[in-house]
This record gives sequence, C-alpha cells and structure tokens, in this order.
Amino acid sequence: MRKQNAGLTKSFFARSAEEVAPDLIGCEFFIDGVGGKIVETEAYTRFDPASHSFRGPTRRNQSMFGEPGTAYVYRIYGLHWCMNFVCADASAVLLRALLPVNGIELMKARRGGVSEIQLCSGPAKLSEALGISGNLDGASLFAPPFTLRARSEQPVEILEGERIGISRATELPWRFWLADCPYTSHPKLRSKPRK
DNA sequence: AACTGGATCGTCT
DNA sequence: GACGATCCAGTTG
Repeated sequence: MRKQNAGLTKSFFARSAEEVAPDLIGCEFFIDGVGGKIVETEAYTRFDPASHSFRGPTRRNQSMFGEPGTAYVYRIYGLHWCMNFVCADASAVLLRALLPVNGIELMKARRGGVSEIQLCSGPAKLSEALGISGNLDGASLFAPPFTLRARSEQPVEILEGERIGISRATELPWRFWLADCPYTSHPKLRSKPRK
C-alpha cells in the first residue's frame, strides 16, 4: 500500500494557515502536469493586519472566505499574479517558491528562457511559469487542472522567519522554507531566519 | 552585493 | 488618489 504521493485532502487544509504552511514544504503542486515541489510558503490569517482577509470580505478576497482547499488568486502591483491555498477561518497560504519538477521546458518558455534556478523562485514567477491567472481564483484545488501530492518523505529541515514584502505585522515568523534550498525566493534569507 | 526606479491597475480610502 | 503578499534592469560601491 503506497501512502506516499497521495493527494492532499480537504482535512489537510482545514487548519489555520500557520499550521498548514510549514506542512506544505516538500509537497508537490502541478497545473496541467506542470510544476514542482513546494519549497517556500507564507501564512496569512483572519486577524493578521498584513492579510487581505483582515478587513472582512470584499469582492477581491471572497475566495479567502471559502472552503479550505480553494484557490485564492489575486493581482499584485497591477501586473503579477499570486497563488494562495485557502485554509480554515479565512486564512491562506501564499505559495512563494517551487523546485521545478515537470514541464520545465514549457515553464522556461513562459518565463522568457530564464535559468531553472529562477523559474519559480518567487510568488509571481511561479505563477507565470505555471500559467496561473485570475481565472483560477475560487477554483477547487482537488480537481483539474490542479494536482497536489503529499510529501513522499520528511523534508531535511524547515526554517521559519519573518514574511517578505509586507509593511504590517512584520514580526510574525510566518514564512517557511526548505533549509539551504537554492530554489527559494530570497538568497540572503535562505539559511537563517532574519533577525 | 546592495540599492534604485519603472512597469501597471484593481481595490479600498 | 494612494498603495500594494513583485519582478527586472540599471546603477553604484
């Protein structure tokens, strides 16, 4: 009986994002078979001033108030897309970096031929590589085009530190990443949590 | 290696 | 009317 490579279930996401976010490190995520291993995430919760759900439901953030296991996709800075997995109580996990596994040539084509290291090393980069845009907002993660696979083995070491690119609640240690992984988004913050 | 500004627009003040 | 859960190219040290 092979338990490894099983798909993630709804109960996996039916917890608060700060619990789910570290558990997603080492899982695999694909869209139409294109994607890779999750190596960096961030958690955002309902009572977190940095979270889109902090001020209650709006048209943009309504997916964040949906069922655990829903995709929340939003546009950032007018030109990029960011992908989130909705968890319990209007919390969500932002996908920040993947280690490319499948569909590498297609991802390179979408990303303008950058090196493999830089293919998915950032939230907007991985969205471009996987072809993510606003039309996936609100979709269930348990149906096509998505594929989610649980870890096949425990990650060597998961580190945590402050989140990146926000101006509020910056002290919360809700960014999680695979230690010393070259495919994460911030070279300087790869090995040690920021002080 | 570190910092700067530009691109670009929906959302909320 | 201001401002992002960003990225990239360019400049400076």
